[in-house]
Amino acid sequence: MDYKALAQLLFPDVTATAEELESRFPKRNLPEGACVTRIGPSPTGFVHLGNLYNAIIAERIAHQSNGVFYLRIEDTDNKREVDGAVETLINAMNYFGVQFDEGAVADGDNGNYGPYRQRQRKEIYHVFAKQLVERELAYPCFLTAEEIDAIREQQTANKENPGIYGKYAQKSRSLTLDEIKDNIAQGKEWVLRYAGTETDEYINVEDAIRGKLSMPRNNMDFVLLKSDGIPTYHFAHVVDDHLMRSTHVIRGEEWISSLPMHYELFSTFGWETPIYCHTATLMKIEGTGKRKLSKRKDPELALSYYQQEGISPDAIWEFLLTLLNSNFEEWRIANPEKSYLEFPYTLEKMNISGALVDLNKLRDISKDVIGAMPAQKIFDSWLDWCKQYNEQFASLIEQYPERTLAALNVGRTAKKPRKDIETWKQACDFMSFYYDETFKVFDEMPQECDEETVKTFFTKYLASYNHEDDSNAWFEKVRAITEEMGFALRPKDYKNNPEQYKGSIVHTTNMLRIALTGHANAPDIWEVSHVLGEDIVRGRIVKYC
RNA sequence: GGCCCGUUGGUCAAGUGGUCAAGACGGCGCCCUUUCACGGCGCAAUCAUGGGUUCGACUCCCGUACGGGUCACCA
Repeated sequence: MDYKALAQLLFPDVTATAEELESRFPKRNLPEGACVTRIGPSPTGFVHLGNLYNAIIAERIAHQSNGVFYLRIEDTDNKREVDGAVETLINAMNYFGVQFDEGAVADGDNGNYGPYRQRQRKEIYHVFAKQLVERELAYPCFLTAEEIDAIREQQTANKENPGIYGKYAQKSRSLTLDEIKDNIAQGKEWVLRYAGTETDEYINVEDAIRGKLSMPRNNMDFVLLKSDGIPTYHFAHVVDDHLMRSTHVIRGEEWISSLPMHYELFSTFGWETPIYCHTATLMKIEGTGKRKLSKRKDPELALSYYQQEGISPDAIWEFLLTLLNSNFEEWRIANPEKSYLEFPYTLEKMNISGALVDLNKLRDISKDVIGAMPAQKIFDSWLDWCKQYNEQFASLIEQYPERTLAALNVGRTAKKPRKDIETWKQACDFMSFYYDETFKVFDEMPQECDEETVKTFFTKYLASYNHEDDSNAWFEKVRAITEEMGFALRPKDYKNNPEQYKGSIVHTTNMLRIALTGHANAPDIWEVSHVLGEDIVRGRIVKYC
């Protein structure tokens, strides 16, 4: 067989050579130790937590080493592609604060190693495919889906490994040049297969996260090019990461089993393999066990979920970082003021078993993150979120900016600031009492206070109320009314001698809280009153008189 | 089924032959307190399992169980 002729027959349009491509995409000129990483998502329209998880690792590795982090769109499967998915993806990454140095952008490419969409790299893959054919390491295969199914059935029956390899590849591999010409002339579809070798060798690959991985060497005649001429993931990954000069490949552990194919390709091309970093799959608890997060059952898998809930990107980063690097939490405690970007991230500290996504923990982290933000930042971020997800609050915030800002600072000026806000969505509930438009009374007046007591209390309160009073003066008045009405000034006194009192100061102050905020559990009454302003305070109290 | 990866409290986990087996979230209790939060203190709770190796094993080796991944012209 004349393989040069075969290569020419299969790839008549290829004129470029591998050498030309090598010089068109030269080794990057980067400082010693700089890492080049990427994420390679498929544009399916669904961006999930795992995408972000891997993106954060790749971003950290690159930027901590003054390297390059880029975005490559792996769109080789046109069946799965969804319109606008690339933009969705870029927006999501942007929202969560992942910055790319180069790669695909909404309307094209940014960088010298493109194109960054695999479908647009067809000619590049063909150069290497042609070379493989010339070297007798790839061949066209005309097997139909039915024939392949039949082979698989036979293999299953014989308890053999499924796939096209060894004797099962013989039929396609022994086609003559004329037969191939005929088939093509007849319009038969073909795929390009790698010519694997039968072997019982093992390969050893050093994974930066997992250490040594040992696997049987590839013996499969796996598909390089699909019948539309577009490469499979395996071929595209090897060509792209070589030509784009990636130093580290960060991807999910589901790829470990195809590592032998990738290793095989890197070896036959004589290219240096990148450092593989296979990350653990995110899990979820269900019943008594763990299971993989599922797109169908778990809304929290979608990144859009966190956007809709209004969980700040900072909180997501902190949360993911705690999952990613076991020493992050300790570092955070030791360095409460620093940005998480200053945390020295290392692959060695990564956990190799699947982490459970614990929404409780996320909420806790979120509370801390928001608690540490200056009020103005909370104001801005919350407003941004509301503009997209809660119009009513967006307009309230814009209508009462000063009150809102003051409200966000309630109880936060002390050394031990309150942490009332977990998410922007929840902030709308929590903050609703600050606006008459959304104010609602949720809690009942305390049992200890009948209608008459409530009325008397508020009447006295209003009569003595002076908005100019400072916190101490104000509280003295409350105490005076409390005592006057037969309520204990110290909760313990009432607890110990319930028959001597109508209740305690807990109950009188709770009446105030309920009248002013709608809840028995609320921030400091005096502070709240001064955020609301005298008119609103009097207005809410007078209703009970 | 073959191949591969994994398994420390409810969860995230530190730990690399000698530790009373860190810490965080959650739970519970106490303290602080005009409520709630915040904060402080404390408690309960873990090395999947069976064999080795060793003076000594969470740590090293082998088996078992369990969980996960993969076996496409999907990534």
